Amino acid sequence: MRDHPARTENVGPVRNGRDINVDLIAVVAAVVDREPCVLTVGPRSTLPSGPFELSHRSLQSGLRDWVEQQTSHPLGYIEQLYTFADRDRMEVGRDQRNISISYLALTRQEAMADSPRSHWKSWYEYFPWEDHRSGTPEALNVFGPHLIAWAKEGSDPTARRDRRKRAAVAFGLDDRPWNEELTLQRYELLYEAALVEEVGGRPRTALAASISGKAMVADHRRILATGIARLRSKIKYRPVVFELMRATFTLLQLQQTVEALAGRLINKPNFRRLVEQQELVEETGGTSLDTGGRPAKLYRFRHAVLDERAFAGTKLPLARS
Amino acid sequence: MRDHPARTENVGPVRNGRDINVDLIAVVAAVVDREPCVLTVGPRSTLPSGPFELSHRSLQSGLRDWVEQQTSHPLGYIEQLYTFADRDRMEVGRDQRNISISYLALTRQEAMADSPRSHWKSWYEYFPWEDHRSGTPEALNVFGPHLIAWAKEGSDPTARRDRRKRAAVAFGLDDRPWNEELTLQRYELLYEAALVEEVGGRPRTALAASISGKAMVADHRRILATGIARLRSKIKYRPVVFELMRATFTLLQLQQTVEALAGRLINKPNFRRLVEQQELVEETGGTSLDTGGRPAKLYRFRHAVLDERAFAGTKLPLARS
DNA sequence: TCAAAAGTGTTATCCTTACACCCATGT
DNA sequence: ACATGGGTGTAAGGATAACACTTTTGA
Repeated sequence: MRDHPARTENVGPVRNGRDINVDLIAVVAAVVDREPCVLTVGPRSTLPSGPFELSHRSLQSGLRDWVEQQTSHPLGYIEQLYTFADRDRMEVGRDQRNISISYLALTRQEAMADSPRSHWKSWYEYFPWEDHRSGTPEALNVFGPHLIAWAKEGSDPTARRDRRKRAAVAFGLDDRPWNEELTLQRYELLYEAALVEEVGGRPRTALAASISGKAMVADHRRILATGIARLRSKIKYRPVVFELMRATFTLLQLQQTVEALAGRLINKPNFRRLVEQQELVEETGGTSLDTGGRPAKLYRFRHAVLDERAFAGTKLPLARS
Repeated sequence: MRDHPARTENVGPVRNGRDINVDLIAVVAAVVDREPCVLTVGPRSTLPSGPFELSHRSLQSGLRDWVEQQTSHPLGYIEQLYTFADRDRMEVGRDQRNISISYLALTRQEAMADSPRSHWKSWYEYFPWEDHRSGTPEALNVFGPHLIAWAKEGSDPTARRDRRKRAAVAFGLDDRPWNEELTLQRYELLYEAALVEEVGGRPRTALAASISGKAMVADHRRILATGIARLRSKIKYRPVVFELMRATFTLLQLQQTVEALAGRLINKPNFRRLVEQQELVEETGGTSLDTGGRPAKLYRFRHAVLDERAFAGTKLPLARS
């Protein structure tokens, strides 16, 4: 972020800033042994977070400070996810609002020492229905009927149709294809249908934890869902996977990392072609022997591609090239 | 936004919310007569904005309130753009931080009455170099040498190469293709190179307004650039253009709206095919006569597609379909 | 009759998808 | 020998891009 001229104009009436609390909150992701993980703190599942303060140089540096302080873990790649205010700040009579600015951070295996207060947890502990690498998860078979029943409880015919459609699109009902990017929409539907529950929230339909997943504090699971969705869509048009890889890696390791994030299996030959023809990687010359089979060539990320290309594709039929 | 359990845990030390001001700020866009426009208030170019207050039900409704109050203009489609804090709040000795939550809003021609305090201004008054519909803008010929000179002023060889590369990618130098989505990157480079200037900011290299565009208050031009970039990329994968169209329209009107937003011309036959094969529209049966030529069929948006499809495409070679 | 815009068709090319198959190493 | 993963080839289908051409109106 660069410096910018000061804001001298205030268009509306005189502001009143006090009573508004601003929190910074991080979804820190890494992939260990084919399992996508998120960094949590404390005994209950809580994302690292803390208030934005006057002493912070910027939002991002404030976030780095809090995460480092709570987890002893330095952050690499960071991007903003979403900012939201929650009205349920019922700390009894307090006239106070909470604003949360959430971030997605990516980090490498190498730096992943478990500190006493922080833990790496698999995404799929919280979202068992999101992992399709070994076939359709059992959770989806359970949710299907519940969601259809929930749709029928809608207040009027329009609302019922709407619920049914949303469920079908998000969960791939009625022979629709599964879309791994709809993680947030799925979570929100399950939340509305009371099929998941959170720490400090209202109770849900009784379901096994292996079906509805582990709860998190407050709305942290929703923020995690936002982060997963963002990452799943982003890996398709920007080379962010490499933020999660070691300096050198085999193509299978790269593929398995993407598979872990997407929660789906990828066709090997086509994946390799895709990676190589886009010139995202280059051979190091070395090979890896601990593969269980034929030794694999080692590759490294070609950082140069970040300069060469813009990574924002056209989908419009432009005129006269 | 749904209700969510209250935040009961505070991980960090006790927060201190006062002294932090939260502003809501809107880029309200519409297309009039093939010209993409933004809603401004006051004599100097200012985006509608105001502080988030305890009385607001949510961030979005707070934004709606402010925009409506300042411009008498109701908002339709809204999406969040970005949240940032600026450190340059040097109101002499004040220990206060400003946080701005910016939004992109789309609105229709129909609702576009000019109120006394608000005005519709073409994007391209602020970004003359972004409109490529009638060929390469003169501004780019002027910027080229300036940017190359600026790159040479870098502190060390790495910085110089980096500046040169960024300029080449963003502005399509060295025979690179023009990418209309890089509006924000281009603005940031021009700002760093002191080729644009803002109200209340440091002076720039002396350039005609037809080259460097009109200034805006504080960092509003940067926010506008963010909105333009977001919209230019979003029209490619979600049917948001229709938020800017009247209820019925001809295919040429639709094409010209997209062209206005993208700042580029589109191939007509291919555009029509694209729209029709994706089943985004349906014929109304009527025709428009005021086209200057043969009467054109009128179309309307097929709202049903929003339910049918997910609009999040795969780019990964998935295994065993 | 001409200009202006509406609208249709055709082709070459590239990218994606699906699948089949061979190679090198450890046990 | 065979299991395991590494690695290559190819052909079908669909989307995209480029361009040529016909149709219908008003002036």
